[in-house]
Amino acid sequence: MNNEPKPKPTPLDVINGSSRWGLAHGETLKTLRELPDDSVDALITDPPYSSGGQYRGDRLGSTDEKYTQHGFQGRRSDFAGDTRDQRSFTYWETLWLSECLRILKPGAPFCVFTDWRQLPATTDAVQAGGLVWRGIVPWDKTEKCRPRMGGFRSQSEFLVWGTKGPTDNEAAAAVGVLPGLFRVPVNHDDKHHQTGKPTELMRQVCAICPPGGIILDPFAGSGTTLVGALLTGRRAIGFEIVEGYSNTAADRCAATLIDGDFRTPEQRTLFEDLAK
Amino acid sequence: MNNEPKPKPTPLDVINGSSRWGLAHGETLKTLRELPDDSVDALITDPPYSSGGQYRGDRLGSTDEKYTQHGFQGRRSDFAGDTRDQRSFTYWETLWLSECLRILKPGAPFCVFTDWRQLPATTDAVQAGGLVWRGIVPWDKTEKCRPRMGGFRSQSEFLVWGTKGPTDNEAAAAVGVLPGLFRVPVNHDDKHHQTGKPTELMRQVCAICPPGGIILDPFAGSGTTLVGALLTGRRAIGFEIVEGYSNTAADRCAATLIDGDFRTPEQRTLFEDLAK
DNA sequence: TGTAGGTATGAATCCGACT
DNA sequence: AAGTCGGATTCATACCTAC
Repeated sequence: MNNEPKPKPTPLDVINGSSRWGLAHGETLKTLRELPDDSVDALITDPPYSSGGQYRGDRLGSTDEKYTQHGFQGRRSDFAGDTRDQRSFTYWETLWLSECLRILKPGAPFCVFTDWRQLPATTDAVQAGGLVWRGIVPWDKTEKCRPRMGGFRSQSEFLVWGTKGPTDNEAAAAVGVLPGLFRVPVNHDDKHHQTGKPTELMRQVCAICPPGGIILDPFAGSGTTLVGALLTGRRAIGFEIVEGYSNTAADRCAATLIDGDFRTPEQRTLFEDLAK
Repeated sequence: MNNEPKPKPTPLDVINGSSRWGLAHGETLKTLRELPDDSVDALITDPPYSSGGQYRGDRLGSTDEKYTQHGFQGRRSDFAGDTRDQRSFTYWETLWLSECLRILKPGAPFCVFTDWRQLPATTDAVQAGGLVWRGIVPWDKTEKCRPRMGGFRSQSEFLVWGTKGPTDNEAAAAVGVLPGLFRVPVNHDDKHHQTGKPTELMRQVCAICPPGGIILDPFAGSGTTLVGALLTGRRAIGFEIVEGYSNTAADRCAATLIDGDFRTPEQRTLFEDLAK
């Protein structure tokens, strides 16, 4: 995948029906303002957690040093927006969530990823932003994660979910009943971003959006949410501030529409077995 | 099991070494004050969540009607302390947690169960009480729970855990690395209390206490934490305000020391299979 | 093609040393 | 002296290399 800028479909192309996916490169709060009211069917996103680092100086460091174990060979690009302290993290989440509230259709669902440390801040921000909080879904990363002597492993991240106001019964019937826990291992080859989620996970989360609907991800990163949306027959709008990632996301979206399914035959078999 | 009062070992019997388990019947905040400083090795408890009712009237109703699915035949005793609103819930949790802080040995671990709705209040209370919050461990109840149209199942409860100050290295080495997620189905036969946890779950959680140590449960209910402690070679202190449950707990503790293992052969096989 | 053994890795954390 | 810095550490898993 190259990092040269090239023309890509925009978010408005998705809304007016001329493209199944669209990306914009820019600061989230600013780009969100350009979307019309009541225009998307679901919000699914994985914002920077601002979790690592005990001290201010740690947060200001490179995200690569912050989250990567000493001795890791392959460096990944740094990502932006991971330098907030706890108070401003909550404030900032409230800001973009209340903007998303405006953009979501009434009754539309939202899903926001967080880690254990920022979970209470995230549920506060969701409610302060005017959304209705309806649950927490753990993502079990399985046992491939750092151990901790004398304590429990940090083996899960969390999905905070809910809706814009009362649920839409018609949409709910189309969506059906979804699992209350995701068990998906992290796959190294599938990580296009330092904190990238597995494609299989996002594919499963995208089921919260009614089929054919538009999913919004204001922190698109390498575009895994958008890929998951396209793989499950939804449309997707993404924003990403780092141009390199925005280009990666565009390449992956384009490739998904050609290949139809990114997974190797082995992965496909594995996840079909797990689903039983 | 009968509900007649009879002499049972007390919490102080455990601390002075004359019994492996002890129970006191009384209001938690009051009974906690009778325990000496720095005297127990772990706190493991499942307080009333005060989560069920959205409105004040719901909270004032019988707990049996609130938590029992329509049509369930066997009524259980109502339990106490489940009528708080959100603010006073946090305040009350802070009160008993700060009393537990005094009683725990330095570096000792704590585990407090909560549901998704009270999770942020619980992490606030833990930290307000002076404890160090170190993580969230999901308990996956597996699929035996109410489905929800158009949304994710509510399939997990959560364990908020941490320590009293910095960890004790010696204790941590004795404990080793513990799993970051519990996957234990709810077993109806194993429920001696309306919100009772599976014995197998509590057995696994008790591993956070160094072998031979004393585990405190200020909301003992039917005594599953105490049974788990005894089954894994720990000692246990419990408080319970409802006398009927306190007697059930005493009977179960006594039976555990005789039988050694409460589980049916089928349950034993099931969990040995799951452990593979 | 299969098996066995070695190594890299992970949305960290801890602790002592230094400024 | 509180704030910073840097090195060591934990183990299940996936992947690679060697036989």
